[in-house]
Amino acid sequence: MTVDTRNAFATDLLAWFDRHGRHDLPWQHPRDAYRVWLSEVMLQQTQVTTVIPYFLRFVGTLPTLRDLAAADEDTVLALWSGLGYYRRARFLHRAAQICVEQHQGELPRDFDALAALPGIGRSTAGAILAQAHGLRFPILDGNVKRVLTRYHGIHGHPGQSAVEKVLWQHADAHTPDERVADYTQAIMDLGATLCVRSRPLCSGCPLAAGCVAHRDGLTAQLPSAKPSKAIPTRSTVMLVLRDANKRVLLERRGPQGVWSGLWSLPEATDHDGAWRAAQQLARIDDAQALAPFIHVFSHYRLQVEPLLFDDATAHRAIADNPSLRWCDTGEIAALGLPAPVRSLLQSLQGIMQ
DNA sequence: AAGCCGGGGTA
DNA sequence: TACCCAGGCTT
Repeated sequence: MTVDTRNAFATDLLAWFDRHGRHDLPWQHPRDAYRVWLSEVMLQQTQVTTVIPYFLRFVGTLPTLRDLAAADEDTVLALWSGLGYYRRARFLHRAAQICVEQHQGELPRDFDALAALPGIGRSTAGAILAQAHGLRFPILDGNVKRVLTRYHGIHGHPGQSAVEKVLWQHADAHTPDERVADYTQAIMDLGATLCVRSRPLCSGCPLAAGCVAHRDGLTAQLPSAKPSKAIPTRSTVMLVLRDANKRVLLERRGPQGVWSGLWSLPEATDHDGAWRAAQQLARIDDAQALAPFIHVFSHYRLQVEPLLFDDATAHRAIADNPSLRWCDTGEIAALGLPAPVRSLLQSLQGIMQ
């Protein structure tokens, strides 16, 4: 008996992949371990179309693992700026340095050693070994979870540990011995192009004949939605201190909390605090309230009230503080800033020149 | 097990 | 508006 007849799931999927899969993604040509790793990390909770320009810019600046390991963190964060989940960039950077120090400058091919690196969990380690080296390891990302919950008719939110455990078992059972790299790409492509979240295109699906959700008309119910809960709204005042040369005072955020390590604006909890903070930082005489906006995170809303202090005169004391710096437009462009802060500063520049 | 961590796309 | 997305780490 051949492998093919025992595993119709993989056989049918691979036949579909040869004709309809994605074969021209940037990290597929060339497909080395460094590029696969970088793409997998960028793609964590982030869609392909978003990642592609970041990936191209990143490998254009840092083409090899050793280049990444030798880069300074500000460069890495600037390349990541706007992509979100910035801890991924720091883990990537640290993992590259570990590879140089402990693995001869290459990603380890051993699963446990690979998964021990920061930012590489079970699924990402499996994806790297399967795609870069053709080794038989399952993956379980959002695409695979969607395909498998439908194919096997599995109810319950996939983020729930009991459901996830079952999904890993199915993922492993379906993974073939041959063509593992193509299979891994194939099941993700199926999830990304046919077995999509809403209105899946079952008529073109190579797995429809064995799919429980398709048979029972449950494709709209699976995968089960996450139980919803109300999210809180927090508020902050962002200080835009601008000197006579139109340079803006940026502050590097601390190691904890959102946007950690990124360059952002000084903040205060309210307007009184903002005045006190501004007077600590510079000589200022008046403030102008800018248009407030709300930035939405997955776990809370952040209401931002920007306050503009123009013609500020820097206190000499802050020149010695490495986490504070006055930046012109060019310097801002080269730093890692949270997307809404970058957007705020750009709109300010556009309106007030 | 649940919370935390971004930003963009979509219905 | 609410949810989801090529998840992993921390508590």
